[in-house]
Amino acid sequence: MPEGPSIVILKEKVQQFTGKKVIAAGCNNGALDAGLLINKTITGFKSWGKHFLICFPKFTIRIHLMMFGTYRINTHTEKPPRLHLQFADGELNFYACQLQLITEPLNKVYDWKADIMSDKWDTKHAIKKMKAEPALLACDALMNQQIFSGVGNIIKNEVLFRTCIHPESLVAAIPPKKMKELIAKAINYSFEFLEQKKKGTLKKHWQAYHKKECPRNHVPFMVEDTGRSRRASFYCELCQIKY
DNA sequence: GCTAATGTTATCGC
DNA sequence: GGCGATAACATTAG
Repeated sequence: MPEGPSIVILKEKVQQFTGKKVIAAGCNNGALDAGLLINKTITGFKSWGKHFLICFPKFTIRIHLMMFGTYRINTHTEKPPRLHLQFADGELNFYACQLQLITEPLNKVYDWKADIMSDKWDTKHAIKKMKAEPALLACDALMNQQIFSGVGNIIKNEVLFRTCIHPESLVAAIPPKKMKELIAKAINYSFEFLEQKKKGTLKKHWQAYHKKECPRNHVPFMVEDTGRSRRASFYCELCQIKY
């Protein structure tokens, strides 16, 4: 159940399998042939936004956990996994996920500058992409995986509240300084999300997402499906300015 | 039992 | 064809 930071956590948790050889594999999905993985050694794990990448010498497996995907490390659930990797001293299982085989070099497939969790994140690049879409709304910009890869509905809501921006603001109308603040907060909150999620205190720190009232004004939050994707936005009419 | 939820993509209709 | 709206998929906690 992941936004970008949760995938970074997954990546950290599976480090023990870097350099390990797959001795058996199962794939409950036509997108991938499990036989391809046998006796192959994992060279590393990467992530791009919500994509989790298992790297082998000549190809990469892309896993997207979508809304409901889960995983188990060195254990499994009663249900058959969509992808099972068996190692000499452990196992890795993924459920309800989307699998894809990538044979092209990753640098060709992914623009690392768009990944909010990457040290290659490029603010100017993001601004440029947003300028290319004059009618873009703030809520849609944040949810756009080509611009803010890794941002999901929680990060969207928390960042818009923290920067006092109405979800349906026209991005083109947001002053440049405010725009930079929005982007900086998106990155900043994503790393807070990472730390809080690790400590199990993520929900406790929500200021807007699924909250009843605005902590600043104590008026009820508006709850509306916003933007092209019609995802729920929780916002305060008083303190979040509509540009 | 029903609903909603950290997501994405395909298809429908105007 | 382009656009937005809708459906589809999948899981589980509340």
